[in-house]
Amino acid sequence: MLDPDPRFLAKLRQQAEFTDAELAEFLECWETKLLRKKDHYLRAGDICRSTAYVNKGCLRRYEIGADAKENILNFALEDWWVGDLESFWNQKPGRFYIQALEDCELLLLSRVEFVKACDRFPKYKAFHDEKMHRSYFATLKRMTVATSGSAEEKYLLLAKEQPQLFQRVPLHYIASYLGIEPESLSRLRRKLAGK
Amino acid sequence: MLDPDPRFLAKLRQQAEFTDAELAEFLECWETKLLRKKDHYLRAGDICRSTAYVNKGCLRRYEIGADAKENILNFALEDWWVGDLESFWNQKPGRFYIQALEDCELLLLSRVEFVKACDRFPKYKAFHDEKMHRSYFATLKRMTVATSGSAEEKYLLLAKEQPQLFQRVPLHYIASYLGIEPESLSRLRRKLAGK
DNA sequence: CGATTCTTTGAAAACAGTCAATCTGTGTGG
DNA sequence: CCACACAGATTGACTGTTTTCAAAGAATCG
Repeated sequence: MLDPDPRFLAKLRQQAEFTDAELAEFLECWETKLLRKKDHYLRAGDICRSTAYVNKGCLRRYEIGADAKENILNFALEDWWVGDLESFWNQKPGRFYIQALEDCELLLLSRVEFVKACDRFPKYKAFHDEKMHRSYFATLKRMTVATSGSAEEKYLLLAKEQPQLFQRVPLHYIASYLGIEPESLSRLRRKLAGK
Repeated sequence: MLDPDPRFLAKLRQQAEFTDAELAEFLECWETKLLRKKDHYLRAGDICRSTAYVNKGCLRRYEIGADAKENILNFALEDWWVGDLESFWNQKPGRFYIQALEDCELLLLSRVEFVKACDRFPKYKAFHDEKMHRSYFATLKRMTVATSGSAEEKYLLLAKEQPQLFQRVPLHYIASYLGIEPESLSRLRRKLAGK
């Protein structure tokens, strides 16, 4: 029933040091969730009740600012984790939306099972903590790019680090991620193409 | 010798649930470090070897971007913690500079003592983890403001949340923090004053 | 006081945002 | 299979903001 990406299993085996037996037991607690394109996995005000792995598909995480504009924080492709860590942690309403940009298949571990698993498999808790730290450090890095660099620098960095995105995500979403208007992105791309 | 701010002790007593006896033992591991104005506590490339509490003074954390410009991420006043959590965690060279903007007194717990303390006082480890989480969530929130808001919004928010800063930090540092040039901040302030 | 550091001002240039129109490709229903 | 609607991308003209460069005032410190 559950059909995880090989990378999912590899991570649990290597980073969380699961044996095959433990892995089999652990996987029982997960479930599959299918999302149609444009469906939301999470909305502002929701409490994030599971930790989710992107088995197939592509999603965007965004929030809606005071000016009612959508502001994309990141995209998630296969082998990424999605969710609102703060809301998942506190079990309080969050402020993010997470929406499928394609038909998606997520693997979910509910909060209840998560707590049990942390207890049953301390290595998994360590694995999750480590993920949280990495996520923190990545956010810090992204923040420095977002605040210091020009739109052009940010665009080139994204093109270098996640070229796959351009094959799958409409450009106006990329513009939102970069913090500029679609028109500006269009002009920027024309300028760069002319080089 | 160590002369901690009352808030430092209160935090350890309340949040880390130290008893007076434990506290006395724990404080033995800390040391005081004095910084003169403009001294650096940390530089890019350094490995962050202690966790530090600002007992007195004011510091800025910044990095130097590809364009050789200084980019201030945050200021730290009394009762804040400073350091490069990522570098402290990995014990690898970091990319941040932390500089005293006034004569400062820091309370330091070295990495070695930190590890021992986490072992000896599990509550302290939980306290530190919790601090890290809050720091993560705060960074996420700040990122939202930094990427979506206008310079004016960011300025007003800072003026509301940390008015003390304006009494102690030169405006061109505040401009750097807001991601604008000192000239722009000057003009912005004139505009706002005229209202 | 003299030197440095910080802040302000002005004018020009670069840049991104807005509005409106057009162009493109995709997919749906007749 | 075509016509049409629709979402996405581009373009132009215009506006507004921010940067840049250069210079001149404050303020502070030794």
